[in-house]
Amino acid sequence: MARAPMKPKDSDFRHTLAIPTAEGVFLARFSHRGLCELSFPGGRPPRGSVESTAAVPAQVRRWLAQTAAALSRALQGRAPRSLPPLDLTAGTDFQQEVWRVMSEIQPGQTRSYGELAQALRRPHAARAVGGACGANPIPVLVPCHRVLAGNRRLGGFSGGLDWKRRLLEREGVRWSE
DNA sequence: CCCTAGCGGTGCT
DNA sequence: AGCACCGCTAGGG
Repeated sequence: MARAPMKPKDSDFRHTLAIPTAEGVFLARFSHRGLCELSFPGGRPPRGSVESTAAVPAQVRRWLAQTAAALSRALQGRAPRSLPPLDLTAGTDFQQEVWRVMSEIQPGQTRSYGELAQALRRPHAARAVGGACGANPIPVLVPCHRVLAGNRRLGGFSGGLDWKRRLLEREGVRWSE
């Protein structure tokens, strides 16, 4: 499936900012549409150098504050009160569909890769769903950690399985080792 | 537990 | 167009 082609506009921009949390420093990247990437502390950082909040448009500062608040809640295993606008347009059509249905999984709930595939009317695409989960640019807030293997085992996690365990534990989710 | 076959999207040639 | 990856699954030792 082809990448969604997008012609750059004059209003396009990208800003990368740091979000200190109790778990370490996350990096958030914003486009003119909203939050487009989030990286774990010590994880692979988004492209672009980290800027200071002062150097950034007011709109982006507001999104940053929303992101920080949402992240703080999510790291406690609670649902964010609100989210910044999410810019998921970098994904393929299929990936965006996966991320959308994944976003509906509430804290404490899980789905299997196969169940998501069924929800997308592609009952045999479980493996492809796994691929889309791995490509999720906004982990934690787009809760790919709530997707487990069909046998109730953890499955994978691109940010490292330790994070997946931590996030699930905070939400009271149990899995089989 | 292991192994196998079948599966679908993606990215690279 | 072809091909080799994969955060998968169901079925069978």
